[in-house]
Amino acid sequence: MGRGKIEIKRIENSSNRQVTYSKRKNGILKKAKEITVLCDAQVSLIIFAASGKMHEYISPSTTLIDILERYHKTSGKRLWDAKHEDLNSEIDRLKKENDSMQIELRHLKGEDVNTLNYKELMALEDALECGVAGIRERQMEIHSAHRRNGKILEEENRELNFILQQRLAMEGAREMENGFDESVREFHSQMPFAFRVQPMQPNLHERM
Amino acid sequence: MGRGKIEIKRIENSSNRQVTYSKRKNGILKKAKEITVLCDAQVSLIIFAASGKMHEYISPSTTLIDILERYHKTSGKRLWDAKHEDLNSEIDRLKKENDSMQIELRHLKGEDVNTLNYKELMALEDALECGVAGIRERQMEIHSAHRRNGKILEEENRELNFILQQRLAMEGAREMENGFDESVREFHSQMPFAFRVQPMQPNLHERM
DNA sequence: AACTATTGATAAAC
DNA sequence: TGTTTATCAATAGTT
Repeated sequence: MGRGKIEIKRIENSSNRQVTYSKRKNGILKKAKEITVLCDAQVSLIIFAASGKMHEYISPSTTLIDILERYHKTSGKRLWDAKHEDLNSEIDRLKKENDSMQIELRHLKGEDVNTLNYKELMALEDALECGVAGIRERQMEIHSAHRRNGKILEEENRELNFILQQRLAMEGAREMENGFDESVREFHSQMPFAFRVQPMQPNLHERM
Repeated sequence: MGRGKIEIKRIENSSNRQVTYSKRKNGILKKAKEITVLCDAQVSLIIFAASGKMHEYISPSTTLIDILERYHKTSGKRLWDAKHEDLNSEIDRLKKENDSMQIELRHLKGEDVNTLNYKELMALEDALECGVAGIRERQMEIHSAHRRNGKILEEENRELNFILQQRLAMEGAREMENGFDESVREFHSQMPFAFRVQPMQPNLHERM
């Protein structure tokens, strides 16, 4: 049905293929609409071009879901049931994993231990002691970091106070010379002797 | 395209309608096959006649499920109803639960603790010590149960030995009177003084 | 995208 | 339902 008959095999010329696709796609969609109206049929037609573009026609008296349900009933072939089963088995797997972790957690917290035998209790005790050891180690780290941090702050304070005292002395001398306002010195003398400063290592107090 | 042109509206004559359905259905199926081959398209075509009879064509390079998945992705319209989404969200929920338990377990075992702050470490330590306490308590129980069990066995042994001695004495006396075979006494005297017996409480050693 | 020669689909009849 | 055939519709190749 055209200027010449064609073999029904893949059209190698890409642009011809695209054009033919477009024409025939419209043709099929039209046919689908026509059979729907002429014959009370219910049609679901979904076409994907090689490009990925999609076209569809669903008879207006129904829905795709409805058609798929009827398809399922009529053909017996399962469609989304397969997917559902996959999802369900995934859920089962996760639930089992969850349960065993739940039990392990309870055991580690000393709950429900009366269902365990002696050997299991020993292993559990070892695990807990290992855990406590890890925690203690980390606490030690934090402690020493704190101490280190405190020491650094003390040193900084000492240094800053030393500088401050020098400044005050210098300013006092200058004021004596020039008869300046005393407010500056007053302000300084009101400050606490060892005021806190921000640490120089901002990352040291990050997560403590 | 026939002996006369027809209007595209429902064919009222039932048998004409049926005949036209049959012919046009074949026509559409043929067109679907052709566009599949000619243009590398992927087609899903499902037709229900008014009678309920179904006909389908799915491009051989794919499956209906695959097409429906692509349909879902492309159009955004969901087909496999709420159940599917429910299952997916259930999976997400379980995965999250799993992850947090995984982390908690690792923490309780003293792993990855350097991501915790001091307060969290303290709480963890408390939990672990509570766990150890629970375990120790249970171990004590088992120990004392063992001891108790041992004591009961000892008592039983004592009692049984006492009875045995009485029996032996009685039998010895009877043999003296009647001049019986001595084998019975020999057999008894060969037995160890404190032979072990099964405990009277079968449930006591069940899970130890 | 529009044109048109030609093939293909099909309505009516059997 | 299958075949035939006259006719219309779809479309391949061209512009």
